[in-house]
Amino acid sequence: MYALVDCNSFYVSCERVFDPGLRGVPVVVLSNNDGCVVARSAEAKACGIGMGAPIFKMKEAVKRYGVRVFSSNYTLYGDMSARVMNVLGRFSPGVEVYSIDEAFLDLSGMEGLKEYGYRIREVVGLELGLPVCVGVGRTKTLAKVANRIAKRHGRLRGVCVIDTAEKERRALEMTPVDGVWGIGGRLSKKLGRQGVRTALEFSEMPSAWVRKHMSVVGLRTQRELAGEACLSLELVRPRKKSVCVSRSFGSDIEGLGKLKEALSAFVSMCGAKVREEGCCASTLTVLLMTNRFRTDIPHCSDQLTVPLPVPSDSDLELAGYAMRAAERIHREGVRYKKAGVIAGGLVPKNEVTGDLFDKVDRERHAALSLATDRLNGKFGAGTVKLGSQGPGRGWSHRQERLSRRFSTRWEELVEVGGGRNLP
DNA sequence: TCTGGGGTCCTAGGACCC
DNA sequence: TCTGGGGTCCTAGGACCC
Repeated sequence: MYALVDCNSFYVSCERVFDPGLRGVPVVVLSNNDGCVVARSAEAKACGIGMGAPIFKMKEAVKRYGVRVFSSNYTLYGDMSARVMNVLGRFSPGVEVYSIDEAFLDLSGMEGLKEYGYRIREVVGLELGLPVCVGVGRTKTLAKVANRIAKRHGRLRGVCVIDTAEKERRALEMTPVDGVWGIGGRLSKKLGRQGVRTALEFSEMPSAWVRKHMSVVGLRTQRELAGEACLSLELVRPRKKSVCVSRSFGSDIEGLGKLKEALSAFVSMCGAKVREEGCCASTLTVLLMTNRFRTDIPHCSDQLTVPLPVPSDSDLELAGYAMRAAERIHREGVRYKKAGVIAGGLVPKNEVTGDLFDKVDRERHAALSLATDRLNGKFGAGTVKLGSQGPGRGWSHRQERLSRRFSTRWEELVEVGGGRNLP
C-alpha cells in the first residue's frame, strides 16, 4: 500500500505557523511577480477566490473580506518542506518526495493503516504546526484519489484509507475524472465528449480507446485506478534533464539591449542551477514572449535552441550563446512581456566529452564560476554579476508582501514579547 | 495598470545513417 | 517497369504535474 501525505494549503499554512493572527481569517499567497493566487486558506476559498485567479481581479473580495495577501516566500516554504519530509522519513523506510508539499510513503505489509495515518497527522501537527491529509491506496494513483477525498470530507478528519474493492469502487464513483492524477483539463474535456464523467467510468473505458487517445500515459493511469501498480516509488531524486529560469517583466521590454540585460541575468541564475546539479548543459534555449493576455497587439512566442560544441556550466560561455540566440530571434519593435533561458541536455560534469579543438579555457571558467558562486553565496545573489547584465533590473518583478525568513535567518526570527513580529 | 515559474513525458515528423 | 527496411537523433508541440 502507498500513502500520499499532502500539506493543506501549504504556503498559507507556513505563513500561519509564524503568525497565529492569520488563523481563522482568509489568507492567500501569490505566485512570483505577485500575479496569481497559488494558495488559499479555506476561508479565502469561501470568499470566492479561485485557484490561479489574478489578484488584481480579486481586489473587491480582498477588501470586503479583509483577505490577507502574501508574496511567495520560497525560502520559508522550502525550509518547512524539508522539515516535513524529515518527519515523514520516520514513518516509512521508503519516502518519495513528490513535490514541495507532498510525499508518497511505502506502507506495504503494514496493519492498522488508518490509525497510522492519524498518527502521521498528529506528529506533523505537533512538531511543525502544519495540517496534512493522508490518503492510502493500493497504487500511487489510488492514494492520490484517497487523499483528495480526505481533503474534501471533514468527517474523515484528514485520513482516507481505500483498502477493499468496494471502497475502491465507491471512491472512483465519487471522483470526477478531472480529479484523477494525470488527467487534466484537455483530456477530461475529451473524455466528457465520450460521456465519461467519473473516475469509475474512465476505469471502465475500452483500453484500446485510452491507448489511442491518451497514449501510454493514459493507459497507465487507467491500470493504476484498477489497482495495478505501474508507478513505483522513486526513492532517489532522478537527475534533472534541464533547468530553466524565466520571468515576466514588471513592464514590457522593447529593444535588444534591455532584453540582453535581462537574459544575461537569467542565464547566470540558470548557470548557477546547472552547477548546483553538478552538471554541464549541452543545449541552451532562449525564449521571448509577448503578453498572451493582450488582444490589442499581435502575439509572438519565439524560441531558439542552440547546441553547445562542448557541454558547459560557465555563465560566461552560456551567456555568449544566449546573446547570439537572442539576436537571431529578437524582432524589432516588438514589446516583450516575458523571457527565459533553458539549459538542456544536462550531463554530469565528470562525464563530459571534450573537444580536441576546444578554444575555451575551461579551467579558468571553472575558477571564475567557483569564485562568483562563493561570493554570491556569502554576500547575497548579484554581488558579482556579468557585465552584460547592465546596472539596472529593468526586468525586475514585484514582491511587495513578503513575510520574513523566519526559519532560516537569525536576524529574521520571531521575537517573543517584542513588538516587532508584524510588519 | 496589474494574469507565475519550473519541471516531466510522449508523439510525430524530418534528417540522416547503413 | 521495378525505387527497402530499420534504426537513431533531434525538435516542436501538446499534454500533464505542483
